[in-house]
Amino acid sequence: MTLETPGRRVAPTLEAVAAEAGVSRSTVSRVVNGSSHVSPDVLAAVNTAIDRLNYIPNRAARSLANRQTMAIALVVPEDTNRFFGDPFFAEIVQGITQGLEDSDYVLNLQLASPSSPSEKTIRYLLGGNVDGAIVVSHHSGDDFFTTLDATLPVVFGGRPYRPDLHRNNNFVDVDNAEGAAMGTQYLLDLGRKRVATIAGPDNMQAAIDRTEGWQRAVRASGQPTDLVVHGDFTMAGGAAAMRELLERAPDLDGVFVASDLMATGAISVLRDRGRSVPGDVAVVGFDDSSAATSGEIQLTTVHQPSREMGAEMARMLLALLRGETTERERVMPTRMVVRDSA
Amino acid sequence: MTLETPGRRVAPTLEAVAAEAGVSRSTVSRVVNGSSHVSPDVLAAVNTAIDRLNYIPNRAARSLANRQTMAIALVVPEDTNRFFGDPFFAEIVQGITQGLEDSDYVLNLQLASPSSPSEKTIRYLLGGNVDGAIVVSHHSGDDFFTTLDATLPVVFGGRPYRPDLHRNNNFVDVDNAEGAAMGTQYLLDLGRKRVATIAGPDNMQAAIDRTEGWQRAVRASGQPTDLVVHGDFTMAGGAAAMRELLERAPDLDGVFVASDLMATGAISVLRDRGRSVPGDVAVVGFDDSSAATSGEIQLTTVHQPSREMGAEMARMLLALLRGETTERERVMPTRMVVRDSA
DNA sequence: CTGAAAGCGCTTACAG
DNA sequence: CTGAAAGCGCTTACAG
Repeated sequence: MTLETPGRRVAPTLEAVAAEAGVSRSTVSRVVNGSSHVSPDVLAAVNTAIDRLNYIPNRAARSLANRQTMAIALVVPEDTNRFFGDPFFAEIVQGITQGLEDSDYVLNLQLASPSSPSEKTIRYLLGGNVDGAIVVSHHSGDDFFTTLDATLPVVFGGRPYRPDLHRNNNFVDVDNAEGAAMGTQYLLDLGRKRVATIAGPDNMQAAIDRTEGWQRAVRASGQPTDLVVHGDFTMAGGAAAMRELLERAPDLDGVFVASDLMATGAISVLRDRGRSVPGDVAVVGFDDSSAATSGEIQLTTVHQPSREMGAEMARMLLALLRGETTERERVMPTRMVVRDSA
Repeated sequence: MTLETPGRRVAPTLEAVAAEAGVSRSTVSRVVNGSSHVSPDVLAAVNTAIDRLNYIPNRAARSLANRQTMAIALVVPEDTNRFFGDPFFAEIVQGITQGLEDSDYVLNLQLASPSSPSEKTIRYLLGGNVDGAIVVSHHSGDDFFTTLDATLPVVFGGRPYRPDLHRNNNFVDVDNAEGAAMGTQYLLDLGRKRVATIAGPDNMQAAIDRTEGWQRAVRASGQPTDLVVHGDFTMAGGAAAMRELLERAPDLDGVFVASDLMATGAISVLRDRGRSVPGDVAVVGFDDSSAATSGEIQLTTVHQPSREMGAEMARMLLALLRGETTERERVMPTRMVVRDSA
């Protein structure tokens, strides 16, 4: 070992292992890749050499040769604050990680711009860095992501905004409209006479669907469907929306909120204004994320199985990567979780 | 375009661009890499071809040829809950992202096991997937990370537990002992007669340093230094530690908590037990993360510039990657932020 | 300024 | 079961 470069150890190559074991590179490659066509003694010799040299295959060379990166991207078109601020994402990530655990794939998180992806993101996704992608929190207007599945295997978290634009259309979702209707109906069954909603951004399909579910239930009850204010899925957004709602309808006595985090913000405004929850105003959230139970008052909410959804996205992508043409749309169930806010 | 494979578009190569532009692959490569030795007309022709074909260089081939991946890993040896639960990490990530913005490097997040890294993580880091790594929240006992810098350029968030084991030793930190002493002194100056601490895990250097700072200040004041209970840097951990502290010393009237998140948990226990904050018990946190201002009572805390620290780690790694032998240890300042809890 | 050629470290038919 | 050889898509001296 020369000391010429004060630098770092140079990684051993397949070639070195072959020399050490006294076999050809092909054979070493077979061993590394678990081919069965290797005699026991050669197998042992190669493994010894691998251990001795501490050999780890070079990913770039491997990828170039077999056109697989063994990496998948989790793309979330949200800024850091939104991503880290909403426990929903943590659960999705946990689910995906879990779904990938037994595979050889690693997960690379890419936070993208909420509006349209940066040049860097595009080059990353299209430059052969990953074998597939999971896109969560997709906003309409992101034409890039919409058409990405023509180039790369992609699974979306949430049904697409414009299904017609997709080449392939794989997603995991819940029936958001149904869930929202259920949450709203819960408020109506409580006898609430003026039920509003704090909706999500109207460029997200899940938000649109939840608003529609609220609307459906409210309309069926004979109440007016005018009380909708949009928030941005943050706590502050929920608070702002609540303020506007109170201004527009001081007499409201129930509100369905499209996410737990927004519900938390809404509740703090209600209490600041002297309204008791659920006494004066009953609040139902959506997600049943950890935000539902971390605030001052435990949220009654519509549960969606975020972790399982993440795991399912991973499984679906893995199946696509294996070339299987399995189920491509998976809609999971929601359910009411009754706690203290309604 | 044949319809034989129902598959996906195959990406155009350098070769294709060269053919399209009527030049050699070398020339296209030069254009792609921004070499100046290209005549204007050839440059234009190549760029046109690139646009027309929508060419994006294949990363694997590129990496293999020039031994650069243009990716760096952010390694956080914490489970998903800890990572997503503590806003401190969000701020670090924001800082790093910001520090990398103007570079061509992408950031790949790797959550590792808190104890020792998985085979997958090791292979990832050593298999040529990244050009360098930033390791945050390093625990002692992780010999792998400790010696990783012999193989890969690494910057640590926080000074090392065992500096002697490191080959290279690059880190960004604050003076944790100093900061903790300052926070504790603040409590003492308030006239608190029995000041405890909720410390972090004792396998983390930052936690050890903060405990030492508390101890130094408390000892100097003539109070006993027996009131230390360790938490795990989570809200629940802070709450549990507070319960134990109250049991051991019902008369305590001040507590320095090694993280804002733990402080939040501690305060909720105090209030549950009927102790007013800061009236009965004054609480000082550490971090000044968003956790300091999101609870029922705004935290008085020791501020550390998390975002700037992240940015600095990125800059330091970038410098290492450029081969610069710059400053390798950067200690940033802390300061008191006085709010309502003390 | 431009091109031919070698090489990066693997995998994978193809022979044997 | 094993090896020689071609090839994956780039970069980079080396000539010219």
